[in-house]
Amino acid sequence: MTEDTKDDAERPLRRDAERNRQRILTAAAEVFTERGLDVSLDEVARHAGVGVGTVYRRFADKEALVDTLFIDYVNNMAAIAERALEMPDPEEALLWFFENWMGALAGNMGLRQLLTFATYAGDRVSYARDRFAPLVHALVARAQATGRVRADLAATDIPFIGLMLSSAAEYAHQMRPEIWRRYLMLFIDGMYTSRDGTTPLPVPPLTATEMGTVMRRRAPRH
Amino acid sequence: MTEDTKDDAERPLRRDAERNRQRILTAAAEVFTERGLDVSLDEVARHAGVGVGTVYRRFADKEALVDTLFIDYVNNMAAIAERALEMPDPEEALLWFFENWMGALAGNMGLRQLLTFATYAGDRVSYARDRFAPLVHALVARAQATGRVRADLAATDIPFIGLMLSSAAEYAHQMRPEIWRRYLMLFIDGMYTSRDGTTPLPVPPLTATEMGTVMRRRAPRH
Amino acid sequence: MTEDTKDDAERPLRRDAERNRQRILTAAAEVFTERGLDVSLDEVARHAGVGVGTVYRRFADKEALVDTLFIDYVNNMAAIAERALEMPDPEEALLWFFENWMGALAGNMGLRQLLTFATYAGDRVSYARDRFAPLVHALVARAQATGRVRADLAATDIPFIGLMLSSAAEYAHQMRPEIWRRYLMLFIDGMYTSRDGTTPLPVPPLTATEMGTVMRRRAPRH
Amino acid sequence: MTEDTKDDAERPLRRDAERNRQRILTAAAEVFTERGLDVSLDEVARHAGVGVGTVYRRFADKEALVDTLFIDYVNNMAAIAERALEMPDPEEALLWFFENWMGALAGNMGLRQLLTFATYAGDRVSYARDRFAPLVHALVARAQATGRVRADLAATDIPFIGLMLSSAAEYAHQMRPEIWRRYLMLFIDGMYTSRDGTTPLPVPPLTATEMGTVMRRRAPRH
DNA sequence: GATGAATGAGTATTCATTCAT
DNA sequence: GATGAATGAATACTCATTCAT
Repeated sequence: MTEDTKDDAERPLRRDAERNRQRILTAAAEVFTERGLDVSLDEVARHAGVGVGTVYRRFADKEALVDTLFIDYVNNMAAIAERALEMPDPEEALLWFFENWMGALAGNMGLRQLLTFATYAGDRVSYARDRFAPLVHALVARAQATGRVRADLAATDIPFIGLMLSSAAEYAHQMRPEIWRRYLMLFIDGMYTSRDGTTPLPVPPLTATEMGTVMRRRAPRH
Repeated sequence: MTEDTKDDAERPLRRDAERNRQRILTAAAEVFTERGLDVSLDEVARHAGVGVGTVYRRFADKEALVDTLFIDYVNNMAAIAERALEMPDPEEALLWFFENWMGALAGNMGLRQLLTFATYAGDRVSYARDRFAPLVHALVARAQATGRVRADLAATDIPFIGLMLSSAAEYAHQMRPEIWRRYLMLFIDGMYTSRDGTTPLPVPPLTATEMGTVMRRRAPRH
Repeated sequence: MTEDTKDDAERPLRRDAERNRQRILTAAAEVFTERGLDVSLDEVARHAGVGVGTVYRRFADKEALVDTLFIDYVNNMAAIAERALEMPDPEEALLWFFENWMGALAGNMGLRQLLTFATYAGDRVSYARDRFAPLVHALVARAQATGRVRADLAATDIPFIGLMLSSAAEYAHQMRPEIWRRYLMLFIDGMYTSRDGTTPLPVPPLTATEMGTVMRRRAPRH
Repeated sequence: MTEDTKDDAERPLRRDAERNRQRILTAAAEVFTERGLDVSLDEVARHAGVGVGTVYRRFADKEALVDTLFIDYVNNMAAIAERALEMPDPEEALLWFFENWMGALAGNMGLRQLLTFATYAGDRVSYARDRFAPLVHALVARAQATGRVRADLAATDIPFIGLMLSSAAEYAHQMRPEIWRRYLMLFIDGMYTSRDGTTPLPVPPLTATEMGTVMRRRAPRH
């Protein structure tokens, strides 16, 4: 059920309409990923090479468009979780899940805004989240069953960790888009019940100079 | 270097002008803390009991005002770091630092936005950060010298950790404003070179239901 | 002359085309009657179960569609006038005419808008009105011939009176849809050459409180 | 209390501001009178020679602007009623009132829309109406006390009559702006308890040809 | 012929910033 | 110096109308 709010009737779109719909989704994904949700629909439309009216024909309003994208993301994320659940080693699975999940999340400014502010979070969003939660729950439970992952880690901690990592990714976007790997490892190390030695942190930290230069994304508006 | 962008000439302000400047800063701090950076300058001015024109006389533009506030925050943060450096136990000092730093950060919506979305980041911001970096560096070095904190932790990781924790705080703002304590502990545990057993995580995690209900704060704009 | 603006060529429509045309007219009548002329053609089309394109194939533009409906109404009105002309008593006939005419007008929001605000008035409308005028003329002349109806009443006054009454109906639509009967009677009494006593006014007036509460219908647009 | 919604604080406006406020009100009155309430505020602003922002600085929104105009109208109307109440002859007073009232109402398309549709009818409107109602009540009561005006005429009938007459005026706007005088007289004649002969109707009726040509005001939009 | 997709000008409203008082 | 008035570009959304399928 990936349909957007407007075309609930479900009859398949005409070929050209479908093409435009995809164009819009692609353009929106690009532009929201890069510059956040505060890009105007006029601009999305321009980016997609269609008129604004066309956007509004396919999506009831901005929220509906964002919703649709969000649901796609959720489905992606859920698919990743599902694949992780099929891996034999629960610990490895959890790590693999994080890495792949973050690959999708990191650098997506719009998605991060969505998670952080969630004005756009219509019903579908919370509904969609239900899709994700049980999988994560299983992932965590399995890892905990090995006895090596701390018992007080909750399934609901995982989205938070993802959110936090994506914050870091956002911040260092231009200089070190993969900085999240570093902090993921810190988290992972913190998740073990006990440990002898540490996992080496991947990705070098930012230098002091870099710290002052980062954060140069264009501001949404002010 | 606490002067704002406009009055670079550095000649001290007339008494009443200085009073207005302070009023504006106080009002802006209050209102940005509570409602985020997207409050209009008209509103800030009203809150401060002055005209907008006065705000623009003291600060080149909105960004300059935010910058100035940010520098104050940096100074606060630096002061916290300085106090931590005076504590005898380096490990305890690091923890104490985090807790107090986050205490200031977590309740401040504007500051969190500043860090998280990296808008408004004028040049002075990065400049100001230099004030903070050496202190943090010392803090980390000292802790590492004990041999109990991992050697590959860099000083520049600390701001990131603060940023990440503040993301979590933002998200759970209404339901669990202190959720960051939980993830701080996870980080802390990940920072040890080796460990036998875990520090119990403070603050319960969000329930699955809560996850769907949180994040209803008004978004910056759309 | 019932043809619309577009198919002036007059060649009869194909059966299905004709059916669609009727569907559109019916749907438009319903929807304009109920909610006024500012309903979008998309909605009219949906109501009719056809595409907008079809509407535009049959009617040059929105105005042409409204025109056509208007002509139908005129024909209805003319039919009422014709029936009135068959009544033996001229005075009674005039009253009967007004009452039946207003019965059609008062419940029809679109038609009232058409008369009241005089938008949409294409050329055909005025042409069509000619259908109505002679009948009304006869109606008035007959009544005046009795000597009891004032001689300075003109046939063209009648449409105005209908218009005025429909204004009142519009205003009180929700509280007293039949208020026009009250004012019709006032007019009627004013039409007599002389009079001894008055016809009791039907329908109670609005109370002062009601006057402030009425008029809450959704306005055409703003 | 003629202030608009925004400047409730009541401190007098700066000279230039007051001038612009008046310009806006004048421009709005002109343009709404001539073309109805569906004129955009952009256009009102252009007509007033100011930017839209200025309009919004003075009036919270379109409704507030319209409200303010409406209140002015109501005050005018009330003043007319008050003057009428000072006239010695009650019958003459009623007629005088109608004539002068209609002089203000007739030809004012915006005001008529306001009365007819009243989306714009905020609280002040109904409040303002209270200002008018008692005066009208007195006017009617006094006239009825002479025994010559029918007893079943209610005070609330008067606004309806005004509305109806203004409908007629609107319709014939370009050809016979004063046609309402004709129908007022018809109403007046209908108001007498009994009558011997009629008051001659002033203003000739429209000719049949004219009936088809009228109503050419520019349409609000469609 | 019918369909419904695409278009874009038009509407109310906000807010950073400039400038006359 | 302070004030707050003025500005206008920007944003989300609608709907009459045209045109490819």
